[in-house]
Amino acid sequence: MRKGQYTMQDIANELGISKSTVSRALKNHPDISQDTKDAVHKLAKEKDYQPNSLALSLRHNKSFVLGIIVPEIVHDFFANVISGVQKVAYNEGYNVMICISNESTEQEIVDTKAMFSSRVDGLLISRTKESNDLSHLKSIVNKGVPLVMFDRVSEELDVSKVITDDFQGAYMATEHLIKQGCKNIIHLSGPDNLAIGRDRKSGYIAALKDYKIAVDESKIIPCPKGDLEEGKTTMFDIIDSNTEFDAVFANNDVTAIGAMNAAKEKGLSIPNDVSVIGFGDWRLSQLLDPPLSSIEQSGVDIGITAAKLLLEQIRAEEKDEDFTPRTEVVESHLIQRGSSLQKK
Amino acid sequence: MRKGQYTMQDIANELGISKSTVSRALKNHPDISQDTKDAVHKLAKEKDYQPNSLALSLRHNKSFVLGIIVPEIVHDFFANVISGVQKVAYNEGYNVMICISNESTEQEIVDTKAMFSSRVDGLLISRTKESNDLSHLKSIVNKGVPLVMFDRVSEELDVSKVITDDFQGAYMATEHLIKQGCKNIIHLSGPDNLAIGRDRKSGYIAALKDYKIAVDESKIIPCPKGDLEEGKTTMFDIIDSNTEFDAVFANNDVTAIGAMNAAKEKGLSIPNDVSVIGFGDWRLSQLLDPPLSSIEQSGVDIGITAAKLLLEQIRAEEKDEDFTPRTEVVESHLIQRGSSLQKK
DNA sequence: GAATTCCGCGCAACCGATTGAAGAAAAAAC
DNA sequence: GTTTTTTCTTCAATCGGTTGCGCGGAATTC
Repeated sequence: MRKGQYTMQDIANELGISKSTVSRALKNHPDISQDTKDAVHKLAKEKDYQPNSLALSLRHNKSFVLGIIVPEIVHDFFANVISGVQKVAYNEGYNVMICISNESTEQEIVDTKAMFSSRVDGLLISRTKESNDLSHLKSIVNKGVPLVMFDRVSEELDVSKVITDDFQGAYMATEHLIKQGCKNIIHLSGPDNLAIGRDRKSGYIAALKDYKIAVDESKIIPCPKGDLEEGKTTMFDIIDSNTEFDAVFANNDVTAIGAMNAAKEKGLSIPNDVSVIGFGDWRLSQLLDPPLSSIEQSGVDIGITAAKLLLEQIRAEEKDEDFTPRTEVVESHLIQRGSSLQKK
Repeated sequence: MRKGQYTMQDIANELGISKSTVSRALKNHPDISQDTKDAVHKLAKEKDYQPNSLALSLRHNKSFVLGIIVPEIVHDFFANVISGVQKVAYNEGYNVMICISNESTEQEIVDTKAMFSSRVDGLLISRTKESNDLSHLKSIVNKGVPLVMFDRVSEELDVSKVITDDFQGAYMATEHLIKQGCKNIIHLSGPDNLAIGRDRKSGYIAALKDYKIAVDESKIIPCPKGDLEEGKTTMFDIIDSNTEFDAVFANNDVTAIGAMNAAKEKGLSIPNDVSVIGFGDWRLSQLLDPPLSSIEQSGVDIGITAAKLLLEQIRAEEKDEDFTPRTEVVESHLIQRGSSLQKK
């Protein structure tokens, strides 16, 4: 590439015409004679001419690239979102540039700047758990880049958002446990600086209230990291502290699995001694023993919805139309499996 | 972005100087007076000036973007590879553009062209299982784009490659089963058009031969798709056909899990009636019941190695140095777990 | 035969940066 | 006071395309 880039100018030279004529010929502009068009198309095919989209992007101030920043990629949910986004992007002629913030705000800032520098036409982001700093996002919005947040969103920013119905999902999970006969439901809650953490907690609390079960703050235990290890150690602590409980509703599946593993190691039977339900329905959850109940949030759907929303805004702004950001809620579903069923 | 892009020209206008001076001032060129530099830097920071990398790329014929094409993304292995690539790319100031071929050759061709059009500085690819068509890859190599293939490689192409030691891994897996007392080991093999499929099969055969066990071609059953469903139905077929067997070595973990599920449904106990081992060590495998033995191939390491190899080539060619493609082999490791241990 | 229309194509500016070379102004040397 | 040197800045070309405008010649019209 460095040296041997075949350009329109090269075609023009070979045919003894100007590059403007080549440009028009390639796009079948009516001004150009059929003979010239044929010659240009023939040579272009022969030399396998590929236009330089950098030049196009620069000229048109439009890159046909959507940026997406996710906290992790080795993660079913985010991987699914990405594949949903890709699907929509492909169909609309866009490419996707992905950055992984690794749950680091610092990295997220670098990524955001890089995305802006390469002039993505729009940006999709799910924030890190780490922080509340929004200045980099405000800045990119101010520069006029359409932004859509998904899953981990922030109320402070007036942009489009795509979320799972976390409250409803958590409510369903809790209600399900109650209906299975559980009375003492522990909630391993997520990070408080993210709406998804707060909403799930609220759903849990609402369900308890609706079923006239007292809400015991000491049964809401924060697991902000949300990894296997944290789920496990937290569960050990709970068991060792002799807290009374017969069920666990975890903020995500991995935490739930950690808790399940800990309970099993302590000789508790699932679901007889303790029912467990997670959130997110990871692909692996159905393969566990017992298979883990969960709230399904379709990453693919979220990705598709977010990408469509973003494209809608991009197009509106290209036509100088007004666009009012909106929030779309993707439904979540209760998936009942062995880890929470048939409580005696 | 469409309208309000703040450029060097804007800085120049505001300060009443030329844009060349601005350019030099921003990179602390010694020709520029300290006063001018200060003024430019101050204004640039004030307006949050971000250079347009499209313009830079066009000028320098260098985009600082690495392309990567993977067949799937909702897949621990590929997700890990991507995160390994990202890690290296970040440190070296490159961005990563990802395409997902969805196991379709057609899509792979489109992706390759798109990557070339956006003038990636180099391309990483793991091919689809589907086909043997290499023309699009040959074409991009001819155009001078450094290419590194990983995992699913092709011998026909003289480019750098990064692979797992598939033969050795399969040998270890088979040997392990033999040492656990298995005599009738079925191999659910991968696609024959990919080296990884053939090498794993060869490793299996070699181990059998070394341990003086007759190789029975009817015990090598192709599972080219390599998904859960295929593993399951294939296993049902095997059981129903009354083939004699006491172990299964599958080409990948998902196939192994499918086989395990089928065996369990048919009332077989694992590992007592049938030992199972997979390949790839997916994150979920250790969470199964029983946990699945597997051959670990570190996606992250493969990604890191591949990205480094690619950057090495990119840099060599930038300096007009010769670069001879080479193949690097990332070691694989036997992970012994419950699905294959303690055979009586 | 002169005026008009139309067709096919080229010129040159533009997108936002970089960069070699030339130029202008100030400082130093004679 | 003139020449030389130094210091700082601008000019203009370049990367690879796109696009408004204009130009020359042939065809058409009167």
